Amino acid sequence: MPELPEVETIAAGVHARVHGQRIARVWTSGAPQTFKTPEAEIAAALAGSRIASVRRVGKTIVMTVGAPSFAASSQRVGSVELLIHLGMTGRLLVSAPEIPLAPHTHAVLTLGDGRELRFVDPRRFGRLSLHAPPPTTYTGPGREPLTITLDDFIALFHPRRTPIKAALLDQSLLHGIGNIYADESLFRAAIRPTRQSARLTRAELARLRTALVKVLRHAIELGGSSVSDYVDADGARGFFQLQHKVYRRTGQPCRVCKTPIRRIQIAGRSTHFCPSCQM
DNA sequence: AGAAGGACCTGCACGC
DNA sequence: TGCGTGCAGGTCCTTC
Repeated sequence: MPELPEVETIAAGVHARVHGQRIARVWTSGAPQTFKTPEAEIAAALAGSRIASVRRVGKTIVMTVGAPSFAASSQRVGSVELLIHLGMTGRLLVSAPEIPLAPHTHAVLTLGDGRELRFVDPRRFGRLSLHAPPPTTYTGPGREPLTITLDDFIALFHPRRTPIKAALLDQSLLHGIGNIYADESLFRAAIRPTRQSARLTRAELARLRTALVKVLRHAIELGGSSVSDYVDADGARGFFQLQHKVYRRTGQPCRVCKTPIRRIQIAGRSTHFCPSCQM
């Protein structure tokens, strides 16, 4: 489900609510594909230790857990990183214990003060795993789109012969970008998603990087995009979907030139663009 | 090596 | 009402 801005919103929200808390108990559902690391190992690593921090790396939420004396540093021996990937429909919620478990709840961490951190995932594309080996910190498959320099950005995309849309979705290049923000940033950079990455000029790649950073930052400010069931740590919805210029606007007039937005398939994903604004 | 296509899941909106 | 179809924010594996 969520892309960088949604994961950022969720990670920050969860961090604010649970950091410093001790994990009293761990419950897991037994759904086999949800747990990349065996559930018993995850439970053993988490139970009794303290949550030092929750942050985002790409589309992954990284929860650093350590013995109390190490809580201030995620790098110290004795700490463990729990990786939470939300897949398409995963949610991470901080709930009072008396609120009934939602259907498709796959993990519950009971905190020292009684609240519960719950992982809910109807479609089960989400994954929980421990990052090994600590104390090495998890850095993700690709580069961070919010901090990459222009030269590095060009070095990453210039050799690619795939359509630029497909390259943007490739998590081993930049991580964190998904279908919404790929389409939205290409529209804002006025680049057609079918263009071959290798044939984009330096000026176009510079425009794309600027558009990407702008779109992601703006979306983070608005709490992400709520297309169907995305919600943050409190269950509140984001508002960036109101800013979408092309995503899921097939047939509707372009907000700039009134040409109907077109939808095509690239890399198996539906892709939305304005045939007049994007060259 | 790199790219396309299907698989993995459930739920919702739509048309008949 | 109920059924079938198509669609969904992601990744991973196989095939070509």
